Amino acid sequence: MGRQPCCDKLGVKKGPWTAEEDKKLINFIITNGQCCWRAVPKLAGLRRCGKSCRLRWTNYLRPDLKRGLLNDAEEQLVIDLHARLGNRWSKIAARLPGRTDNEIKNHWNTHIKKKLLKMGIDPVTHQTLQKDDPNSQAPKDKDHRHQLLQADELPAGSSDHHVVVVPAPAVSTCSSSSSSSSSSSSQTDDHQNMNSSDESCCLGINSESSYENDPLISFLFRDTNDLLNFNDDTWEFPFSDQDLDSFCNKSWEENCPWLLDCQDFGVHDFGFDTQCFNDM
DNA sequence: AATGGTGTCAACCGCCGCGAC
DNA sequence: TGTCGCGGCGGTTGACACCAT
Repeated sequence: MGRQPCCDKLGVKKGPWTAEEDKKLINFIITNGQCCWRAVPKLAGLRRCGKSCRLRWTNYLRPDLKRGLLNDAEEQLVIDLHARLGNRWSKIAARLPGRTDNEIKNHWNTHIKKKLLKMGIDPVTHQTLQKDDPNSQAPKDKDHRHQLLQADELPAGSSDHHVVVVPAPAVSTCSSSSSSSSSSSSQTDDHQNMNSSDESCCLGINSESSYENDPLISFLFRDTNDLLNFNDDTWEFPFSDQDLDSFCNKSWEENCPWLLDCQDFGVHDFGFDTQCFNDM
Protein backbone atom coordinates (compact mmCIF):
# COMPACT_ATOMS: atom_id res chain seq x y z
CA MET A 1 0.00 0.00 0.00
CA GLY A 2 1.18 3.54 -0.59
CA ARG A 3 2.67 5.59 -3.28
CA GLN A 4 4.88 4.56 -6.10
CA PRO A 5 8.55 5.02 -5.35
CA CYS A 6 10.11 8.06 -6.88
CA CYS A 7 13.10 10.31 -6.42
CA ASP A 8 13.31 14.09 -6.21
CA LYS A 9 15.98 16.23 -7.81
CA LEU A 10 18.46 15.46 -5.05
CA GLY A 11 18.08 11.76 -5.53
CA VAL A 12 16.12 11.35 -2.34
CA LYS A 13 13.73 8.45 -2.64
CA LYS A 14 10.07 8.89 -1.78
CA GLY A 15 7.14 6.54 -1.58
CA PRO A 16 6.69 3.23 0.18
CA TRP A 17 9.58 1.74 2.08
CA THR A 18 11.01 -1.57 0.97
CA ALA A 19 11.93 -4.40 3.34
CA GLU A 20 15.56 -3.75 2.51
CA GLU A 21 15.30 -0.11 3.55
CA ASP A 22 13.48 -1.08 6.72
CA LYS A 23 16.21 -3.53 7.55
CA LYS A 24 18.91 -0.91 7.04
CA LEU A 25 17.12 1.58 9.22
CA ILE A 26 16.42 -0.88 12.02
CA ASN A 27 19.96 -2.16 11.88
CA PHE A 28 21.33 1.35 12.12
CA ILE A 29 19.15 2.40 15.02
CA ILE A 30 19.80 -0.80 16.94
CA THR A 31 23.50 -0.27 16.50
CA ASN A 32 23.64 3.48 17.08
CA GLY A 33 20.40 4.42 18.77
CA GLN A 34 18.30 7.37 17.73
CA CYS A 35 20.65 10.25 17.03
CA CYS A 36 20.56 13.13 14.61
CA TRP A 37 17.90 12.12 12.11
CA ARG A 38 19.45 14.23 9.40
CA ALA A 39 22.57 12.09 9.55
CA VAL A 40 20.71 8.79 9.70
CA PRO A 41 20.08 8.23 5.98
CA LYS A 42 23.68 8.93 5.07
CA LEU A 43 25.09 6.75 7.83
CA ALA A 44 22.56 4.00 7.29
CA GLY A 45 23.06 3.96 3.53
CA LEU A 46 19.55 5.10 2.71
CA ARG A 47 18.48 7.42 -0.06
CA ARG A 48 15.84 8.99 2.12
CA CYS A 49 15.55 12.27 3.96
CA GLY A 50 15.99 12.22 7.72
CA LYS A 51 12.42 13.18 8.22
CA SER A 52 11.22 10.19 6.28
CA CYS A 53 13.48 7.92 8.36
CA ARG A 54 12.16 9.35 11.59
CA LEU A 55 8.59 8.94 10.45
CA ARG A 56 9.15 5.39 9.31
CA TRP A 57 10.76 4.48 12.60
CA THR A 58 8.26 6.18 14.89
CA ASN A 59 5.15 5.16 12.99
CA TYR A 60 6.02 1.71 11.81
CA LEU A 61 9.29 0.13 12.86
CA ARG A 62 9.54 0.94 16.56
CA PRO A 63 9.50 -2.34 18.48
CA ASP A 64 7.06 -1.06 21.07
CA LEU A 65 4.22 -0.49 18.64
CA LYS A 66 0.96 -2.32 18.96
CA ARG A 67 -0.55 -3.52 15.75
CA GLY A 68 -4.10 -3.83 14.60
CA LEU A 69 -7.17 -1.73 15.19
CA LEU A 70 -7.65 0.17 18.39
CA ASN A 71 -9.79 -1.81 20.78
CA ASP A 72 -12.88 -0.35 22.37
CA ALA A 73 -11.12 0.76 25.53
CA GLU A 74 -8.42 2.53 23.58
CA GLU A 75 -11.02 4.06 21.31
CA GLN A 76 -12.98 5.36 24.29
CA LEU A 77 -9.82 6.83 25.73
CA VAL A 78 -9.12 8.57 22.44
CA ILE A 79 -12.61 10.07 22.47
CA ASP A 80 -12.21 11.26 26.02
CA LEU A 81 -8.81 12.76 25.38
CA HIS A 82 -9.96 14.35 22.15
CA ALA A 83 -12.74 16.05 24.07
CA ARG A 84 -10.11 17.53 26.32
CA LEU A 85 -7.28 18.18 23.90
CA GLY A 86 -8.79 18.51 20.46
CA ASN A 87 -6.73 17.39 17.46
CA ARG A 88 -3.49 17.18 19.41
CA TRP A 89 -2.79 13.68 18.29
CA SER A 90 0.68 13.42 19.71
CA LYS A 91 -0.62 14.31 23.17
CA ILE A 92 -3.37 11.75 22.81
CA ALA A 93 -0.94 9.12 21.52
CA ALA A 94 1.29 9.75 24.51
CA ARG A 95 -1.47 8.38 26.71
CA LEU A 96 -1.90 5.22 24.65
CA PRO A 97 1.13 2.97 24.93
CA GLY A 98 2.17 1.44 21.64
CA ARG A 99 0.03 3.72 19.50
CA THR A 100 1.26 6.50 17.24
CA ASP A 101 -0.26 9.88 16.59
CA ASN A 102 -0.62 8.98 12.93
CA GLU A 103 -2.46 5.79 13.76
CA ILE A 104 -4.81 7.53 16.14
CA LYS A 105 -5.40 10.34 13.70
CA ASN A 106 -6.26 7.88 10.95
CA HIS A 107 -8.50 5.88 13.25
CA TRP A 108 -10.27 9.00 14.35
CA ASN A 109 -10.92 10.14 10.81
CA THR A 110 -12.03 6.77 9.50
CA HIS A 111 -13.87 5.19 12.43
CA ILE A 112 -14.53 7.34 15.44
CA LYS A 113 -15.92 10.36 13.63
CA LYS A 114 -18.64 8.25 12.07
CA LYS A 115 -19.31 6.43 15.28
CA LEU A 116 -19.81 9.65 17.21
CA LEU A 117 -22.09 11.02 14.54
CA LYS A 118 -24.20 7.89 14.81
CA MET A 119 -24.34 8.40 18.55
CA GLY A 120 -25.53 11.94 18.00
CA ILE A 121 -22.32 13.57 19.11
CA ASP A 122 -20.49 16.17 17.11
CA PRO A 123 -16.94 14.79 16.67
CA VAL A 124 -15.46 18.27 16.57
CA THR A 125 -17.11 19.91 19.56
CA HIS A 126 -18.26 16.75 21.38
CA GLN A 127 -21.58 18.45 21.82
CA THR A 128 -24.78 16.52 21.37
CA LEU A 129 -26.22 17.24 17.97
CA GLN A 130 -29.60 18.96 17.66
CA LYS A 131 -32.53 16.57 17.44
CA ASP A 132 -33.64 18.06 14.15
CA ASP A 133 -30.17 17.59 12.79
CA PRO A 134 -30.46 14.98 10.02
CA ASN A 135 -27.05 13.60 11.01
CA SER A 136 -28.17 12.97 14.54
CA GLN A 137 -29.04 9.37 15.40
CA ALA A 138 -28.55 9.65 19.13
CA PRO A 139 -29.63 6.57 21.10
CA LYS A 140 -32.32 7.09 23.68
CA ASP A 141 -31.33 4.13 25.81
CA LYS A 142 -30.73 5.24 29.38
CA ASP A 143 -28.35 2.32 29.91
CA HIS A 144 -26.08 3.95 27.40
CA ARG A 145 -22.55 2.99 28.37
CA HIS A 146 -21.25 6.50 28.36
CA GLN A 147 -22.10 9.26 30.68
CA LEU A 148 -22.49 12.62 29.05
CA LEU A 149 -21.11 15.00 31.58
CA GLN A 150 -20.93 18.70 31.71
CA ALA A 151 -17.32 19.77 31.52
CA ASP A 152 -16.07 22.60 33.65
CA GLU A 153 -12.82 23.09 31.81
CA LEU A 154 -12.85 22.77 28.09
CA PRO A 155 -10.69 23.51 25.07
CA ALA A 156 -10.78 26.96 23.58
CA GLY A 157 -13.77 27.59 21.36
CA SER A 158 -16.09 25.31 23.23
CA SER A 159 -19.56 26.40 24.12
CA ASP A 160 -21.43 26.40 27.41
CA HIS A 161 -23.16 23.16 26.48
CA HIS A 162 -20.10 21.20 25.74
CA VAL A 163 -20.23 17.58 26.80
CA VAL A 164 -17.55 14.98 27.29
CA VAL A 165 -17.94 11.27 26.83
CA VAL A 166 -16.52 9.53 29.86
CA PRO A 167 -16.00 5.78 30.17
CA ALA A 168 -17.70 3.87 32.92
CA PRO A 169 -15.26 2.65 35.58
CA ALA A 170 -13.73 -0.78 35.13
CA VAL A 171 -15.14 -3.62 37.21
CA SER A 172 -13.75 -6.92 38.24
CA THR A 173 -15.15 -9.47 35.82
CA CYS A 174 -14.32 -10.25 32.24
CA SER A 175 -16.86 -12.31 30.39
CA SER A 176 -16.21 -12.08 26.70
CA SER A 177 -13.97 -10.41 24.23
CA SER A 178 -15.35 -7.51 22.30
CA SER A 179 -15.03 -7.01 18.63
CA SER A 180 -13.55 -4.03 16.88
CA SER A 181 -15.57 -4.63 13.76
CA SER A 182 -15.39 -1.95 11.15
CA SER A 183 -19.11 -2.23 10.45
CA SER A 184 -20.43 1.08 11.57
CA SER A 185 -23.92 0.01 12.58
CA SER A 186 -23.03 -3.07 14.55
CA GLN A 187 -20.04 -1.28 15.91
CA THR A 188 -22.23 1.39 17.40
CA ASP A 189 -24.50 -1.18 18.94
CA ASP A 190 -21.58 -3.11 20.34
CA HIS A 191 -20.20 0.06 21.73
CA GLN A 192 -23.41 0.90 23.50
CA ASN A 193 -23.98 -2.57 24.81
CA MET A 194 -20.45 -3.22 25.91
CA ASN A 195 -20.17 -3.10 29.65
CA SER A 196 -17.17 -2.02 31.57
CA SER A 197 -15.93 -5.54 32.07
CA ASP A 198 -15.61 -5.80 28.33
CA GLU A 199 -13.61 -2.67 28.43
CA SER A 200 -11.08 -4.02 30.85
CA CYS A 201 -10.97 -7.19 28.79
CA CYS A 202 -9.88 -5.18 25.79
CA LEU A 203 -6.65 -4.23 27.46
CA GLY A 204 -6.04 -7.75 28.65
CA ILE A 205 -7.06 -6.79 32.16
CA ASN A 206 -8.95 -9.38 34.16
CA SER A 207 -9.64 -7.42 37.28
CA GLU A 208 -9.09 -4.10 38.86
CA SER A 209 -6.42 -5.55 41.08
CA SER A 210 -4.64 -6.99 38.10
CA TYR A 211 -3.72 -3.58 36.80
CA GLU A 212 -3.14 -1.92 40.11
CA ASN A 213 0.44 -3.05 39.79
CA ASP A 214 0.82 -1.48 36.39
CA PRO A 215 1.33 2.22 37.01
CA LEU A 216 0.58 3.25 33.46
CA ILE A 217 -2.56 1.20 32.98
CA SER A 218 -3.88 2.05 36.40
CA PHE A 219 -3.26 5.68 35.64
CA LEU A 220 -5.25 5.41 32.46
CA PHE A 221 -8.19 3.88 34.30
CA ARG A 222 -8.11 5.66 37.58
CA ASP A 223 -10.82 8.09 38.64
CA THR A 224 -12.30 9.67 35.56
CA ASN A 225 -12.26 12.97 37.40
CA ASP A 226 -8.63 13.05 36.47
CA LEU A 227 -9.68 13.36 32.88
CA LEU A 228 -12.01 16.22 33.65
CA ASN A 229 -9.26 17.98 35.55
CA PHE A 230 -6.65 17.20 32.99
CA ASN A 231 -4.52 20.18 32.23
CA ASP A 232 -2.15 19.53 29.42
CA ASP A 233 0.19 22.35 30.31
CA THR A 234 0.87 21.07 33.79
CA TRP A 235 0.58 17.38 33.10
CA GLU A 236 3.47 15.27 34.27
CA PHE A 237 4.43 11.71 33.62
CA PRO A 238 2.19 9.64 35.90
CA PHE A 239 4.95 7.43 37.29
CA SER A 240 6.41 8.09 40.69
CA ASP A 241 10.18 8.04 40.97
CA GLN A 242 9.91 4.59 42.47
CA ASP A 243 7.77 3.37 39.59
CA LEU A 244 10.19 4.89 37.13
CA ASP A 245 13.16 3.17 38.74
CA SER A 246 11.28 -0.09 38.67
CA PHE A 247 10.40 0.49 35.02
CA CYS A 248 13.97 1.27 34.04
CA ASN A 249 15.34 -1.79 35.79
CA LYS A 250 13.15 -4.18 33.84
CA SER A 251 13.43 -5.38 30.28
CA TRP A 252 11.00 -4.08 27.71
CA GLU A 253 9.29 -7.48 27.74
CA GLU A 254 8.56 -7.12 31.44
CA ASN A 255 7.43 -3.55 31.20
CA CYS A 256 5.49 -3.89 27.98
CA PRO A 257 4.32 -7.50 27.61
CA TRP A 258 2.13 -6.58 24.66
CA LEU A 259 5.32 -5.98 22.70
CA LEU A 260 5.75 -9.70 22.50
CA ASP A 261 2.89 -9.61 20.01
CA CYS A 262 5.07 -7.46 17.80
CA GLN A 263 7.90 -9.90 17.67
CA ASP A 264 6.63 -11.57 14.52
CA PHE A 265 7.34 -8.34 12.72
CA GLY A 266 9.84 -5.61 13.22
CA VAL A 267 12.20 -7.57 15.42
CA HIS A 268 12.57 -11.20 14.54
CA ASP A 269 11.61 -10.59 10.95
CA PHE A 270 14.85 -8.73 10.55
CA GLY A 271 17.02 -11.27 12.22
CA PHE A 272 17.30 -9.51 15.58
CA ASP A 273 16.50 -10.89 18.94
CA THR A 274 14.84 -9.02 21.78
CA GLN A 275 18.16 -8.61 23.54
CA CYS A 276 19.02 -5.97 20.98
CA PHE A 277 16.30 -3.76 22.41
CA ASN A 278 17.27 -4.42 25.97
CA ASP A 279 20.73 -3.25 25.03
CA MET A 280 19.26 -0.09 23.59
C1' DA B 1 -16.42 -10.15 -15.22
C1' DA B 2 -16.25 -5.22 -15.44
C1' DT B 3 -16.90 -0.91 -13.51
C1' DG B 4 -17.46 2.72 -10.20
C1' DG B 5 -17.72 4.24 -5.47
C1' DT B 6 -15.92 4.18 -0.92
C1' DG B 7 -12.73 3.03 2.86
C1' DT B 8 -8.13 2.53 4.69
C1' DC B 9 -3.73 4.04 6.04
C1' DA B 10 1.31 4.77 4.93
C1' DA B 11 3.68 8.55 3.60
C1' DC B 12 4.40 13.34 2.39
C1' DC B 13 4.06 18.43 3.01
C1' DG B 14 4.29 22.65 5.24
C1' DC B 15 4.30 24.96 9.41
C1' DC B 16 5.79 25.79 14.15
C1' DG B 17 8.56 25.83 18.43
C1' DC B 18 12.86 25.50 20.44
C1' DG B 19 17.70 25.64 21.17
C1' DA B 20 22.22 27.12 19.51
C1' DC B 21 24.88 30.64 17.79
C1' DT C 1 17.56 40.35 18.69
C1' DG C 2 17.74 37.80 14.48
C1' DT C 3 18.83 33.72 11.92
C1' DC C 4 19.43 28.95 11.18
C1' DG C 5 18.83 24.02 11.72
C1' DC C 6 16.37 20.48 13.57
C1' DG C 7 12.65 17.71 15.40
C1' DG C 8 7.91 17.36 15.95
C1' DC C 9 3.14 18.09 14.77
C1' DG C 10 -1.28 18.10 12.23
C1' DG C 11 -3.44 18.15 7.73
C1' DT C 12 -3.63 16.10 3.37
C1' DT C 13 -2.72 12.96 -0.42
C1' DG C 14 -3.10 9.00 -3.23
C1' DA C 15 -2.45 3.95 -4.14
C1' DC C 16 -4.53 -0.05 -3.03
C1' DA C 17 -8.36 -2.96 -1.07
C1' DC C 18 -12.91 -3.90 -0.75
C1' DC C 19 -17.72 -3.74 -1.83
C1' DA C 20 -21.94 -2.87 -4.52
C1' DT C 21 -24.09 -2.80 -8.80
